[in-house]
Amino acid sequence: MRIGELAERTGTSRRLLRYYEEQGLIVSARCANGYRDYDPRFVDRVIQIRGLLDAGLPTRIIKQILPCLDKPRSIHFPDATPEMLATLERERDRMTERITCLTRNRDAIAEYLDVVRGDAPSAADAAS
Amino acid sequence: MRIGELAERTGTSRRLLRYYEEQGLIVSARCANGYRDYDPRFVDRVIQIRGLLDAGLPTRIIKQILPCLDKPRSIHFPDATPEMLATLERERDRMTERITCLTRNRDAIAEYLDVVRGDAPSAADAAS
DNA sequence: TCAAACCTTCACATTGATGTGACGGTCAAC
DNA sequence: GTTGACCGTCACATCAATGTGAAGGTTTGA
Repeated sequence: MRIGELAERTGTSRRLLRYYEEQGLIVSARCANGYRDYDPRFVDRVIQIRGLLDAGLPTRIIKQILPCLDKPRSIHFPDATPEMLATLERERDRMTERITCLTRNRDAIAEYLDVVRGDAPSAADAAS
Repeated sequence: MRIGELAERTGTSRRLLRYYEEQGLIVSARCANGYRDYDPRFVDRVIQIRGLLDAGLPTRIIKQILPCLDKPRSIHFPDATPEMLATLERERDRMTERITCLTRNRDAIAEYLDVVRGDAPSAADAAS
């Protein structure tokens, strides 16, 4: 698959796909004419990258954690340095904090919408 | 409370607090000498803002949703325009997507750490 | 053979969240 | 009354994620 098709199937621009490659998030084979050639599994990969970026993770971190999320594992146990493990733990905890914050605020938005729309406020509205 | 204390208590820089004010996320009273004067409840407010920013929301959106999260409500029912409600629904759904993405990847990181550390993989590891 | 639709690299522009520093006023302590 | 730690505004710098366009090669189809 060439870059145009991957862009279309992931809803990103060609420019960004090249950027992600430059940042080491994806790699591409090259056809004889120099065109990038992508394996179909990069569709999911790119969508995952977009999701993580949208959730506030920088490419630097995404690059570090991506190889650990693959199944089957591309990074095996002995390859993991202690620094790497520490980074992963830190990021795992940061992500948990993000999830907590997002969930709290999303629920507050949802509850506000419920109230404004005059629906029965959901269970979250015990107070007030 | 002046800007220095608020900065210290929220772990942000004075620069950013002024930026948040410029973006309409917080407001400040002014002392006779022109110094900003903050109500203590801005500590939580700023922490909330930081969390949302860190989770990938831009100040533009945060500004829109913040007034709806206050209890007691500062925005009452008739104040909410249909456009506003549509924005809130859109953001609620985007936040849900973010939460899903973050949760999936965080769990994958956690599971990787479990495996690498040789712990019994947690319940999430039914497959494989 | 020409045009349209791809692709390449390079490079400059923009936007949002920040850092940093200049220049000056205020205030408290010594 | 001077020094140091605050505060104010203004402005320029930076970084990451993007947009955009130039200049050119390739492929496909009329």
